[in-house]
Amino acid sequence: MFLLSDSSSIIAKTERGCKNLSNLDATLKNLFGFDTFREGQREIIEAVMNQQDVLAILPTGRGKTLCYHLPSLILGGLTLVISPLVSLMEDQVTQMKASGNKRVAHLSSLLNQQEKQDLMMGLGNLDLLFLSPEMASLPFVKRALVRQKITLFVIDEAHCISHWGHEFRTDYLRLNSLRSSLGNPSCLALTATATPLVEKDIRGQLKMENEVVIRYPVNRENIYIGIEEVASVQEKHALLIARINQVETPAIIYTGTRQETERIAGLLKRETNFESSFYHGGLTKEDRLLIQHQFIHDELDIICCTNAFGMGINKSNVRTVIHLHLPSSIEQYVQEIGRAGRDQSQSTALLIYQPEDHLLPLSFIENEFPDDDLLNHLSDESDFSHYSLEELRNFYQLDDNSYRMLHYYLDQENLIEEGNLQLNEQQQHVIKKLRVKFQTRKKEKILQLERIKSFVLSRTCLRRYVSHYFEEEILVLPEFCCSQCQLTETYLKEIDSINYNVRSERSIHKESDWSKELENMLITNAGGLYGK
DNA sequence: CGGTCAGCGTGTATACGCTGACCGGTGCCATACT
Repeated sequence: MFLLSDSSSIIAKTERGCKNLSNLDATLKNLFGFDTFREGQREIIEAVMNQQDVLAILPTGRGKTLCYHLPSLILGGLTLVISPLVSLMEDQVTQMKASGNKRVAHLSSLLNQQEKQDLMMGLGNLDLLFLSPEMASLPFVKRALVRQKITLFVIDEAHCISHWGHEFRTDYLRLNSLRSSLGNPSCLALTATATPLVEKDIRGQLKMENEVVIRYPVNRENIYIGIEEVASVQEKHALLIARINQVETPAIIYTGTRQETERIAGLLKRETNFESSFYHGGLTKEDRLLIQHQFIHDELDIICCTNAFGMGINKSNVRTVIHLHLPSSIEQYVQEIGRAGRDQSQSTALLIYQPEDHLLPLSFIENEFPDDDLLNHLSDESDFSHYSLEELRNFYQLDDNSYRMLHYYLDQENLIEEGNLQLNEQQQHVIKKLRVKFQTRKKEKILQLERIKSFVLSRTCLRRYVSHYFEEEILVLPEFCCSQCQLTETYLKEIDSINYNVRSERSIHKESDWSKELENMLITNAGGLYGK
Protein backbone atom coordinates (compact mmCIF):
# COMPACT_ATOMS: atom_id res chain seq x y z
CA MET A 1 0.00 0.00 0.00
CA PHE A 2 0.85 3.64 -0.26
CA LEU A 3 2.98 4.39 2.78
CA LEU A 4 3.85 8.06 2.84
CA SER A 5 3.37 10.22 5.84
CA ASP A 6 4.80 13.61 4.95
CA SER A 7 5.56 15.67 1.89
CA SER A 8 9.35 15.48 2.22
CA SER A 9 9.30 11.70 1.91
CA ILE A 10 7.17 11.98 -1.24
CA ILE A 11 9.69 14.30 -2.85
CA ALA A 12 12.64 12.13 -1.82
CA LYS A 13 11.05 9.02 -3.30
CA THR A 14 9.72 10.63 -6.40
CA GLU A 15 13.02 12.22 -7.31
CA ARG A 16 14.60 8.82 -7.22
CA GLY A 17 11.82 7.42 -9.37
CA CYS A 18 12.20 10.19 -11.92
CA LYS A 19 15.76 9.39 -12.93
CA ASN A 20 15.01 6.29 -14.89
CA LEU A 21 11.85 4.87 -16.38
CA SER A 22 13.14 1.36 -15.84
CA ASN A 23 12.72 2.03 -12.12
CA LEU A 24 8.97 2.21 -12.60
CA ASP A 25 8.48 -1.27 -11.18
CA ALA A 26 10.38 -0.34 -8.05
CA THR A 27 8.42 2.89 -7.76
CA LEU A 28 5.18 0.95 -8.14
CA LYS A 29 6.25 -1.41 -5.39
CA ASN A 30 7.55 1.37 -3.12
CA LEU A 31 4.61 3.71 -3.44
CA PHE A 32 1.67 1.41 -4.06
CA GLY A 33 2.82 -2.02 -2.95
CA PHE A 34 2.02 -3.73 -6.28
CA ASP A 35 4.50 -6.12 -7.89
CA THR A 36 3.39 -5.66 -11.48
CA PHE A 37 1.43 -3.26 -13.65
CA ARG A 38 -1.90 -4.30 -15.12
CA GLU A 39 -2.14 -4.57 -18.89
CA GLY A 40 -1.87 -1.13 -20.46
CA GLN A 41 -0.77 0.78 -17.36
CA ARG A 42 2.99 0.78 -17.99
CA GLU A 43 2.54 1.87 -21.59
CA ILE A 44 0.37 4.81 -20.56
CA ILE A 45 2.57 5.85 -17.65
CA GLU A 46 5.72 5.77 -19.76
CA ALA A 47 4.16 8.00 -22.39
CA VAL A 48 2.94 10.41 -19.71
CA MET A 49 6.39 10.45 -18.11
CA ASN A 50 7.87 11.31 -21.50
CA GLN A 51 5.64 14.43 -21.44
CA GLN A 52 3.58 13.21 -24.39
CA ASP A 53 -0.13 13.85 -24.77
CA VAL A 54 -1.93 10.55 -24.32
CA LEU A 55 -5.40 9.31 -25.18
CA ALA A 56 -5.99 5.95 -23.54
CA ILE A 57 -9.01 3.79 -24.32
CA LEU A 58 -8.84 1.13 -21.68
CA PRO A 59 -11.60 -1.25 -20.54
CA THR A 60 -13.04 -0.67 -17.08
CA GLY A 61 -11.26 -2.39 -14.26
CA ARG A 62 -7.75 -1.92 -15.61
CA GLY A 63 -6.76 0.65 -12.98
CA LYS A 64 -6.98 3.96 -14.80
CA THR A 65 -6.44 5.96 -11.60
CA LEU A 66 -2.91 4.62 -11.19
CA CYS A 67 -2.09 5.92 -14.68
CA TYR A 68 -2.13 9.48 -13.33
CA HIS A 69 -1.62 8.94 -9.61
CA LEU A 70 1.83 7.44 -10.08
CA PRO A 71 3.12 10.02 -12.61
CA SER A 72 1.73 12.86 -10.48
CA LEU A 73 3.99 11.75 -7.64
CA ILE A 74 7.06 11.34 -9.81
CA LEU A 75 6.62 14.49 -11.88
CA GLY A 76 5.94 16.78 -8.90
CA GLY A 77 3.90 19.97 -9.29
CA LEU A 78 0.12 19.80 -9.38
CA THR A 79 -1.93 17.32 -11.40
CA LEU A 80 -5.41 18.52 -12.36
CA VAL A 81 -8.04 15.85 -12.86
CA ILE A 82 -11.19 16.93 -14.68
CA SER A 83 -13.99 14.63 -13.64
CA PRO A 84 -17.67 14.64 -14.71
CA LEU A 85 -19.34 13.81 -11.39
CA VAL A 86 -18.88 15.11 -7.87
CA SER A 87 -19.59 11.63 -6.48
CA LEU A 88 -16.78 10.25 -8.61
CA MET A 89 -14.33 12.87 -7.33
CA GLU A 90 -15.32 12.16 -3.76
CA ASP A 91 -14.78 8.41 -4.20
CA GLN A 92 -11.38 8.90 -5.76
CA VAL A 93 -10.18 11.35 -3.14
CA THR A 94 -11.42 9.07 -0.36
CA GLN A 95 -9.66 6.08 -1.89
CA MET A 96 -6.42 7.95 -2.40
CA LYS A 97 -6.49 9.28 1.14
CA ALA A 98 -7.25 5.80 2.46
CA SER A 99 -4.25 4.47 0.57
CA GLY A 100 -1.99 6.99 2.31
CA ASN A 101 -1.78 10.06 0.07
CA LYS A 102 -3.27 12.97 1.97
CA ARG A 103 -2.15 15.55 -0.63
CA VAL A 104 -5.33 15.23 -2.71
CA ALA A 105 -8.56 17.22 -2.72
CA HIS A 106 -11.62 17.96 -4.79
CA LEU A 107 -13.00 21.39 -5.49
CA SER A 108 -16.77 21.19 -5.84
CA SER A 109 -20.07 22.67 -4.72
CA LEU A 110 -19.91 20.45 -1.64
CA LEU A 111 -17.48 23.01 -0.17
CA ASN A 112 -18.64 26.36 1.15
CA GLN A 113 -17.12 29.62 -0.04
CA GLN A 114 -14.54 29.76 2.74
CA GLU A 115 -13.44 26.16 2.18
CA LYS A 116 -13.04 26.86 -1.52
CA GLN A 117 -10.93 29.93 -0.80
CA ASP A 118 -8.77 28.00 1.69
CA LEU A 119 -8.26 25.22 -0.82
CA MET A 120 -7.24 27.71 -3.54
CA MET A 121 -4.73 29.29 -1.17
CA GLY A 122 -3.18 25.92 -0.34
CA LEU A 123 -2.86 24.45 -3.84
CA GLY A 124 0.92 24.29 -3.43
CA ASN A 125 0.48 21.55 -0.83
CA LEU A 126 -1.38 19.24 -3.18
CA ASP A 127 -0.34 16.49 -5.59
CA LEU A 128 -3.77 16.15 -7.21
CA LEU A 129 -6.83 18.34 -7.49
CA PHE A 130 -10.14 16.97 -8.82
CA LEU A 131 -12.71 19.34 -10.29
CA SER A 132 -15.54 19.55 -12.82
CA PRO A 133 -15.21 21.39 -16.15
CA GLU A 134 -17.77 23.93 -14.88
CA MET A 135 -15.73 24.66 -11.78
CA ALA A 136 -12.57 24.87 -13.84
CA SER A 137 -14.23 27.54 -15.99
CA LEU A 138 -15.00 29.90 -13.09
CA PRO A 139 -12.76 32.99 -13.11
CA PHE A 140 -11.62 32.77 -9.47
CA VAL A 141 -10.61 29.13 -9.98
CA LYS A 142 -8.78 29.90 -13.22
CA ARG A 143 -6.89 32.77 -11.55
CA ALA A 144 -5.72 30.47 -8.75
CA LEU A 145 -4.72 27.67 -11.12
CA VAL A 146 -2.69 29.95 -13.38
CA ARG A 147 -0.40 30.73 -10.44
CA GLN A 148 0.45 27.03 -10.00
CA LYS A 149 2.88 24.80 -11.79
CA ILE A 150 0.53 22.31 -13.42
CA THR A 151 2.50 19.31 -14.63
CA LEU A 152 -0.28 17.06 -15.81
CA PHE A 153 -3.78 17.77 -17.13
CA VAL A 154 -5.99 14.69 -16.84
CA ILE A 155 -9.48 14.23 -18.26
CA ASP A 156 -11.20 11.27 -16.69
CA GLU A 157 -14.17 9.74 -18.59
CA ALA A 158 -12.98 11.70 -21.60
CA HIS A 159 -15.79 10.49 -23.86
CA CYS A 160 -17.91 13.09 -22.01
CA ILE A 161 -16.12 15.76 -24.05
CA SER A 162 -17.69 14.38 -27.18
CA HIS A 163 -20.87 12.96 -25.72
CA TRP A 164 -21.86 15.93 -23.52
CA GLY A 165 -19.62 18.81 -24.52
CA HIS A 166 -21.32 19.97 -27.71
CA GLU A 167 -24.79 20.41 -26.26
CA PHE A 168 -25.32 19.43 -22.65
CA ARG A 169 -22.22 20.54 -20.77
CA THR A 170 -20.47 23.00 -23.01
CA ASP A 171 -17.82 23.81 -20.40
CA TYR A 172 -16.20 20.61 -21.62
CA LEU A 173 -15.36 22.53 -24.78
CA ARG A 174 -13.50 25.19 -22.76
CA LEU A 175 -10.92 22.72 -21.47
CA ASN A 176 -8.45 23.46 -24.21
CA SER A 177 -8.49 27.17 -23.51
CA LEU A 178 -7.92 26.41 -19.80
CA ARG A 179 -5.06 24.10 -20.63
CA SER A 180 -3.46 26.68 -22.85
CA SER A 181 -3.69 29.37 -20.15
CA LEU A 182 -1.92 26.95 -17.81
CA GLY A 183 1.04 26.80 -20.18
CA ASN A 184 -0.03 23.65 -22.05
CA PRO A 185 0.89 20.96 -19.55
CA SER A 186 0.88 17.47 -21.01
CA CYS A 187 -2.51 15.94 -21.22
CA LEU A 188 -3.86 12.49 -20.41
CA ALA A 189 -7.39 11.65 -21.56
CA LEU A 190 -8.86 8.40 -20.26
CA THR A 191 -12.00 6.53 -21.30
CA ALA A 192 -13.39 3.03 -21.66
CA THR A 193 -15.24 3.51 -24.95
CA ALA A 194 -14.54 5.70 -27.94
CA THR A 195 -15.21 5.08 -31.61
CA PRO A 196 -12.54 6.40 -33.96
CA LEU A 197 -14.80 9.43 -34.54
CA VAL A 198 -15.13 10.18 -30.84
CA GLU A 199 -11.40 9.65 -30.48
CA LYS A 200 -10.80 12.22 -33.19
CA ASP A 201 -13.21 14.62 -31.53
CA ILE A 202 -11.46 14.30 -28.14
CA ARG A 203 -8.03 14.85 -29.70
CA GLY A 204 -9.31 17.84 -31.63
CA GLN A 205 -11.13 19.43 -28.70
CA LEU A 206 -8.07 19.12 -26.48
CA LYS A 207 -5.75 20.18 -29.31
CA MET A 208 -3.45 17.28 -28.53
CA GLU A 209 -0.08 17.35 -30.23
CA ASN A 210 2.14 14.42 -31.22
CA GLU A 211 -0.21 12.39 -29.13
CA VAL A 212 0.04 8.72 -28.32
CA VAL A 213 -3.22 6.80 -28.66
CA ILE A 214 -3.40 3.61 -26.66
CA ARG A 215 -6.44 1.57 -27.51
CA TYR A 216 -7.66 -1.76 -26.20
CA PRO A 217 -10.59 -3.63 -27.80
CA VAL A 218 -14.12 -2.91 -26.59
CA ASN A 219 -15.22 -6.53 -27.08
CA ARG A 220 -16.15 -8.12 -23.76
CA GLU A 221 -16.09 -11.87 -24.28
CA ASN A 222 -17.83 -12.73 -21.03
CA ILE A 223 -21.01 -10.80 -21.90
CA TYR A 224 -23.68 -12.53 -23.99
CA ILE A 225 -25.57 -9.98 -26.11
CA GLY A 226 -29.26 -10.79 -26.57
CA ILE A 227 -31.90 -8.78 -28.40
CA GLU A 228 -35.57 -9.70 -28.48
CA GLU A 229 -38.41 -7.91 -30.22
CA VAL A 230 -41.92 -7.51 -28.83
CA ALA A 231 -45.03 -5.80 -30.23
CA SER A 232 -46.34 -3.87 -27.23
CA VAL A 233 -45.53 -2.53 -23.78
CA GLN A 234 -47.56 -5.34 -22.20
CA GLU A 235 -45.49 -7.95 -24.04
CA LYS A 236 -42.34 -6.12 -23.02
CA HIS A 237 -43.26 -6.29 -19.36
CA ALA A 238 -44.29 -9.95 -19.61
CA LEU A 239 -41.02 -10.88 -21.29
CA LEU A 240 -39.08 -8.92 -18.69
CA ILE A 241 -40.71 -10.89 -15.87
CA ALA A 242 -39.95 -14.15 -17.64
CA ARG A 243 -36.32 -13.22 -18.31
CA ILE A 244 -35.59 -11.75 -14.89
CA ASN A 245 -36.45 -15.14 -13.42
CA GLN A 246 -34.00 -16.86 -15.76
CA VAL A 247 -30.96 -14.60 -15.47
CA GLU A 248 -28.60 -14.17 -12.55
CA THR A 249 -28.63 -11.12 -10.31
CA PRO A 250 -27.45 -8.49 -9.37
CA ALA A 251 -29.07 -6.88 -12.37
CA ILE A 252 -29.44 -3.37 -13.77
CA ILE A 253 -32.56 -2.56 -15.78
CA TYR A 254 -32.32 0.57 -17.94
CA THR A 255 -35.48 2.39 -18.99
CA GLY A 256 -36.04 5.52 -21.05
CA THR A 257 -37.87 7.74 -18.57
CA ARG A 258 -37.86 8.42 -14.84
CA GLN A 259 -41.47 7.39 -14.51
CA GLU A 260 -40.80 4.06 -16.16
CA THR A 261 -38.05 3.20 -13.61
CA GLU A 262 -40.64 3.55 -10.85
CA ARG A 263 -43.25 1.60 -12.76
CA ILE A 264 -40.87 -1.29 -13.46
CA ALA A 265 -39.70 -1.37 -9.84
CA GLY A 266 -43.38 -1.63 -8.83
CA LEU A 267 -43.96 -4.42 -11.36
CA LEU A 268 -40.99 -6.38 -9.98
CA LYS A 269 -42.26 -5.97 -6.44
CA ARG A 270 -45.66 -7.37 -7.41
CA GLU A 271 -44.54 -10.14 -9.72
CA THR A 272 -41.24 -11.39 -8.28
CA ASN A 273 -39.48 -12.01 -5.00
CA PHE A 274 -36.47 -9.87 -5.86
CA GLU A 275 -35.41 -6.91 -3.79
CA SER A 276 -35.53 -3.99 -6.18
CA SER A 277 -35.56 -0.22 -6.25
CA PHE A 278 -35.40 2.64 -8.74
CA TYR A 279 -32.85 5.35 -9.43
CA HIS A 280 -32.95 8.48 -11.59
CA GLY A 281 -31.79 12.08 -11.72
CA GLY A 282 -35.00 13.39 -10.13
CA LEU A 283 -34.28 11.79 -6.75
CA THR A 284 -32.65 13.70 -3.92
CA LYS A 285 -28.93 13.34 -3.45
CA GLU A 286 -29.56 11.38 -0.25
CA ASP A 287 -31.87 8.87 -1.93
CA ARG A 288 -29.47 8.39 -4.80
CA LEU A 289 -26.61 7.71 -2.44
CA LEU A 290 -28.68 5.33 -0.34
CA ILE A 291 -29.92 3.26 -3.29
CA GLN A 292 -26.50 3.18 -4.92
CA HIS A 293 -25.01 2.04 -1.60
CA GLN A 294 -27.65 -0.68 -1.17
CA PHE A 295 -27.04 -2.01 -4.66
CA ILE A 296 -23.27 -2.01 -4.30
CA HIS A 297 -23.49 -3.88 -1.00
CA ASP A 298 -25.86 -6.53 -2.40
CA GLU A 299 -28.85 -5.40 -0.41
CA LEU A 300 -30.74 -4.97 -3.68
CA ASP A 301 -30.96 -7.61 -6.41
CA ILE A 302 -32.18 -5.26 -9.10
CA ILE A 303 -31.93 -1.57 -9.77
CA CYS A 304 -34.29 0.03 -12.31
CA CYS A 305 -32.77 3.24 -13.58
CA THR A 306 -32.32 5.81 -16.30
CA ASN A 307 -28.89 6.48 -17.76
CA ALA A 308 -28.20 8.58 -14.63
CA PHE A 309 -26.97 5.36 -13.01
CA GLY A 310 -23.69 3.78 -13.89
CA MET A 311 -20.76 6.07 -14.47
CA GLY A 312 -18.20 5.47 -11.75
CA ILE A 313 -20.19 2.66 -10.13
CA ASN A 314 -17.61 0.25 -8.90
CA LYS A 315 -19.35 -3.10 -8.64
CA SER A 316 -17.64 -6.12 -10.10
CA ASN A 317 -20.33 -8.80 -9.80
CA VAL A 318 -23.22 -7.32 -11.84
CA ARG A 319 -24.45 -10.41 -13.73
CA THR A 320 -27.11 -8.88 -15.96
CA VAL A 321 -27.94 -5.62 -17.73
CA ILE A 322 -31.37 -5.34 -19.34
CA HIS A 323 -32.43 -2.50 -21.64
CA LEU A 324 -36.16 -1.83 -21.92
CA HIS A 325 -35.57 1.14 -24.19
CA LEU A 326 -33.28 2.07 -27.03
CA PRO A 327 -30.10 3.91 -25.97
CA SER A 328 -29.28 6.86 -28.21
CA SER A 329 -26.11 5.34 -29.64
CA ILE A 330 -24.09 2.13 -29.82
CA GLU A 331 -21.40 3.79 -27.64
CA GLN A 332 -23.94 4.48 -24.95
CA TYR A 333 -25.21 0.91 -25.18
CA VAL A 334 -21.69 -0.52 -24.92
CA GLN A 335 -20.91 1.72 -21.93
CA GLU A 336 -24.04 0.50 -20.19
CA ILE A 337 -23.71 -3.24 -20.86
CA GLY A 338 -20.05 -2.91 -19.84
CA ARG A 339 -21.22 -2.50 -16.26
CA ALA A 340 -21.87 -6.26 -16.23
CA GLY A 341 -19.21 -8.85 -15.56
CA ARG A 342 -16.25 -6.76 -14.48
CA ASP A 343 -15.16 -9.78 -12.44
CA GLN A 344 -14.82 -11.61 -15.80
CA SER A 345 -17.53 -14.16 -14.93
CA GLN A 346 -20.16 -15.01 -17.54
CA SER A 347 -22.75 -12.22 -17.71
CA THR A 348 -25.78 -11.32 -19.79
CA ALA A 349 -26.94 -8.22 -21.66
CA LEU A 350 -30.51 -8.29 -22.94
CA LEU A 351 -32.29 -5.62 -24.92
CA ILE A 352 -36.05 -5.90 -25.29
CA TYR A 353 -37.14 -3.81 -28.21
CA GLN A 354 -40.40 -2.66 -29.70
CA PRO A 355 -40.55 -0.89 -33.06
CA GLU A 356 -41.62 2.52 -31.67
CA ASP A 357 -38.71 2.66 -29.22
CA HIS A 358 -36.56 4.96 -31.34
CA LEU A 359 -39.13 7.76 -31.00
CA LEU A 360 -38.19 8.66 -27.45
CA PRO A 361 -34.44 9.20 -28.11
CA LEU A 362 -35.44 10.96 -31.33
CA SER A 363 -37.57 13.42 -29.36
CA PHE A 364 -34.59 14.05 -27.02
CA ILE A 365 -32.48 14.98 -30.02
CA GLU A 366 -35.20 17.18 -31.48
CA ASN A 367 -35.66 19.06 -28.21
CA GLU A 368 -31.98 19.53 -27.52
CA PHE A 369 -31.34 22.12 -30.20
CA PRO A 370 -32.72 25.66 -30.38
CA ASP A 371 -35.74 26.04 -32.59
CA ASP A 372 -34.85 26.57 -36.25
CA ASP A 373 -37.25 29.53 -36.21
CA LEU A 374 -35.10 31.26 -33.62
CA LEU A 375 -31.98 31.13 -35.75
CA ASN A 376 -33.92 32.02 -38.88
CA HIS A 377 -35.34 34.94 -36.99
CA LEU A 378 -31.88 36.10 -35.94
CA SER A 379 -30.38 35.75 -39.35
CA ASP A 380 -33.28 37.40 -41.18
CA GLU A 381 -34.10 40.19 -38.78
CA SER A 382 -33.28 43.60 -40.09
CA ASP A 383 -33.40 45.50 -36.79
CA PHE A 384 -30.88 43.82 -34.55
CA SER A 385 -30.48 46.25 -31.75
CA HIS A 386 -33.34 45.54 -29.39
CA TYR A 387 -32.96 41.92 -28.37
CA SER A 388 -31.89 40.75 -24.97
CA LEU A 389 -31.12 37.07 -24.67
CA GLU A 390 -33.76 36.79 -21.95
CA GLU A 391 -36.42 38.08 -24.34
CA LEU A 392 -35.43 35.53 -26.93
CA ARG A 393 -35.43 32.84 -24.29
CA ASN A 394 -38.95 33.68 -23.18
CA PHE A 395 -40.29 34.19 -26.67
CA TYR A 396 -39.02 30.81 -27.89
CA GLN A 397 -39.59 29.11 -24.52
CA LEU A 398 -36.07 27.72 -24.42
CA ASP A 399 -35.39 25.29 -21.59
CA ASP A 400 -32.30 25.76 -19.42
CA ASN A 401 -30.13 23.42 -21.45
CA SER A 402 -30.93 24.84 -24.87
CA TYR A 403 -30.50 28.35 -23.51
CA ARG A 404 -27.11 27.56 -22.03
CA MET A 405 -25.96 25.93 -25.22
CA LEU A 406 -27.07 28.88 -27.35
CA HIS A 407 -25.45 31.26 -24.88
CA TYR A 408 -22.19 29.35 -25.07
CA TYR A 409 -22.00 29.44 -28.85
CA LEU A 410 -23.03 33.09 -29.15
CA ASP A 411 -20.48 33.96 -26.47
CA GLN A 412 -17.78 32.03 -28.33
CA GLU A 413 -18.49 34.24 -31.34
CA ASN A 414 -18.27 37.38 -29.16
CA LEU A 415 -21.90 38.24 -29.84
CA ILE A 416 -22.85 38.76 -26.19
CA GLU A 417 -22.14 41.83 -24.16
CA GLU A 418 -23.48 42.13 -20.64
CA GLY A 419 -26.21 39.61 -21.29
CA ASN A 420 -27.40 41.28 -24.46
CA LEU A 421 -27.09 40.13 -27.98
CA GLN A 422 -24.83 42.40 -30.01
CA LEU A 423 -25.58 41.74 -33.62
CA ASN A 424 -24.91 43.84 -36.65
CA GLU A 425 -25.34 43.06 -40.29
CA GLN A 426 -21.72 42.02 -40.72
CA GLN A 427 -22.17 39.31 -38.12
CA GLN A 428 -25.11 37.68 -39.82
CA HIS A 429 -22.83 35.09 -41.36
CA VAL A 430 -21.94 33.92 -37.84
CA ILE A 431 -25.58 33.13 -37.11
CA LYS A 432 -25.79 31.28 -40.41
CA LYS A 433 -22.68 29.33 -39.45
CA LEU A 434 -24.25 28.39 -36.12
CA ARG A 435 -27.39 27.23 -37.83
CA VAL A 436 -25.36 24.94 -40.05
CA LYS A 437 -23.42 23.70 -37.04
CA PHE A 438 -26.58 22.77 -35.13
CA GLN A 439 -28.09 21.12 -38.18
CA THR A 440 -24.95 19.07 -38.71
CA ARG A 441 -24.79 17.97 -35.07
CA LYS A 442 -28.45 17.04 -35.15
CA LYS A 443 -27.91 14.98 -38.28
CA GLU A 444 -24.94 13.23 -36.68
CA LYS A 445 -26.99 12.34 -33.63
CA ILE A 446 -29.86 11.05 -35.74
CA LEU A 447 -27.38 8.97 -37.68
CA GLN A 448 -26.08 7.47 -34.43
CA LEU A 449 -29.65 6.59 -33.54
CA GLU A 450 -30.11 5.03 -36.98
CA ARG A 451 -26.99 2.94 -36.39
CA ILE A 452 -28.26 1.48 -33.13
CA LYS A 453 -31.62 0.85 -34.77
CA SER A 454 -29.88 -1.13 -37.50
CA PHE A 455 -27.91 -2.92 -34.81
CA VAL A 456 -30.98 -4.18 -32.97
CA LEU A 457 -32.54 -5.27 -36.27
CA SER A 458 -29.36 -6.90 -37.49
CA ARG A 459 -29.53 -10.47 -38.73
CA THR A 460 -25.77 -10.97 -38.41
CA CYS A 461 -23.59 -11.60 -35.37
CA LEU A 462 -24.20 -8.74 -32.89
CA ARG A 463 -20.74 -8.98 -31.37
CA ARG A 464 -19.11 -8.57 -34.76
CA TYR A 465 -21.50 -5.70 -35.45
CA VAL A 466 -20.37 -3.80 -32.35
CA SER A 467 -16.70 -4.46 -33.02
CA HIS A 468 -17.11 -3.38 -36.62
CA TYR A 469 -18.73 -0.15 -35.39
CA PHE A 470 -15.62 0.53 -33.31
CA GLU A 471 -13.50 -0.45 -36.35
CA GLU A 472 -12.13 -3.48 -34.60
CA GLU A 473 -11.94 -7.07 -35.70
CA ILE A 474 -12.81 -10.22 -33.78
CA LEU A 475 -10.88 -13.33 -34.69
CA VAL A 476 -12.52 -15.88 -32.41
CA LEU A 477 -16.07 -15.67 -31.12
CA PRO A 478 -16.78 -16.83 -27.56
CA GLU A 479 -18.95 -19.89 -26.85
CA PHE A 480 -21.80 -17.70 -25.57
CA CYS A 481 -21.87 -14.95 -28.17
CA CYS A 482 -25.18 -13.31 -29.05
CA SER A 483 -28.80 -13.92 -30.00
CA GLN A 484 -27.89 -14.14 -33.69
CA CYS A 485 -25.43 -16.96 -32.97
CA GLN A 486 -27.56 -18.71 -30.36
CA LEU A 487 -31.18 -18.14 -29.29
CA THR A 488 -31.49 -16.32 -25.97
CA GLU A 489 -33.78 -19.05 -24.64
CA THR A 490 -31.18 -21.75 -25.43
CA TYR A 491 -28.36 -19.67 -23.95
CA LEU A 492 -30.29 -19.05 -20.75
CA LYS A 493 -31.02 -22.78 -20.35
CA GLU A 494 -27.38 -23.69 -20.84
CA ILE A 495 -26.20 -21.01 -18.46
CA ASP A 496 -28.81 -22.06 -15.95
CA SER A 497 -27.61 -25.65 -15.97
CA ILE A 498 -24.00 -24.52 -15.55
CA ASN A 499 -25.03 -22.23 -12.70
CA TYR A 500 -27.21 -24.99 -11.30
CA ASN A 501 -24.17 -27.27 -11.09
CA VAL A 502 -22.17 -24.52 -9.43
CA ARG A 503 -25.00 -23.93 -6.97
CA SER A 504 -25.38 -27.68 -6.32
CA GLU A 505 -21.66 -28.04 -5.73
CA ARG A 506 -21.85 -25.18 -3.27
CA SER A 507 -24.86 -26.72 -1.52
CA ILE A 508 -23.36 -30.24 -1.52
CA HIS A 509 -20.29 -28.71 0.00
CA LYS A 510 -22.42 -26.95 2.55
CA GLU A 511 -24.42 -30.13 3.11
CA SER A 512 -21.33 -32.17 3.75
CA ASP A 513 -20.19 -29.62 6.33
CA TRP A 514 -23.58 -29.71 7.87
CA SER A 515 -23.85 -33.51 7.81
CA LYS A 516 -20.45 -33.78 9.42
CA GLU A 517 -21.57 -31.38 12.10
CA LEU A 518 -24.77 -33.36 12.56
CA GLU A 519 -22.80 -36.59 12.67
CA ASN A 520 -20.56 -35.17 15.38
CA MET A 521 -23.55 -34.04 17.35
CA LEU A 522 -25.15 -37.46 17.01
CA ILE A 523 -21.99 -39.24 18.03
CA THR A 524 -21.63 -36.99 21.02
CA ASN A 525 -25.23 -37.52 21.93
CA ALA A 526 -24.95 -41.21 21.16
CA GLY A 527 -21.99 -41.39 23.48
CA GLY A 528 -24.03 -39.72 26.15
CA LEU A 529 -27.13 -41.74 25.72
CA TYR A 530 -26.01 -45.11 24.60
CA GLY A 531 -22.37 -45.04 25.46
CA LYS A 532 -20.39 -48.05 26.49
C1' DC B 1 -45.08 8.45 -30.64
C1' DG B 2 -47.50 7.60 -26.20
C1' DG B 3 -48.55 9.04 -21.64
C1' DT B 4 -50.35 12.32 -18.69
C1' DC B 5 -52.81 16.12 -17.20
C1' DA B 6 -55.57 20.34 -17.05
C1' DG B 7 -59.72 22.19 -18.54
C1' DC B 8 -64.07 21.69 -20.07
C1' DG B 9 -68.84 20.05 -20.76
C1' DT B 10 -72.29 17.06 -19.43
C1' DG B 11 -76.13 17.74 -16.55
C1' DT B 12 -76.69 15.68 -11.65
C1' DA B 13 -73.33 10.53 -11.11
C1' DT B 14 -69.65 15.19 -7.17
C1' DA B 15 -67.85 11.31 -11.62
C1' DC B 16 -66.76 10.62 -16.36
C1' DG B 17 -65.18 11.21 -21.07
C1' DC B 18 -63.29 14.08 -24.46
C1' DT B 19 -59.78 17.24 -26.32
C1' DG B 20 -55.62 19.46 -26.93
C1' DA B 21 -51.22 20.73 -25.07
C1' DC B 22 -47.09 19.28 -23.47
C1' DC B 23 -43.41 16.44 -21.94
C1' DG B 24 -40.03 12.78 -22.02
C1' DG B 25 -32.58 11.73 -20.39
C1' DT B 26 -27.81 12.90 -18.68
C1' DG B 27 -24.81 17.37 -14.02
C1' DC B 28 -22.40 21.01 -12.84
C1' DC B 29 -22.58 25.69 -10.71
C1' DA B 30 -24.53 29.94 -8.58
C1' DT B 31 -28.08 32.73 -6.88
C1' DA B 32 -32.31 34.02 -5.06
C1' DC B 33 -35.65 32.86 -2.12
C1' DT B 34 -37.92 30.89 1.85
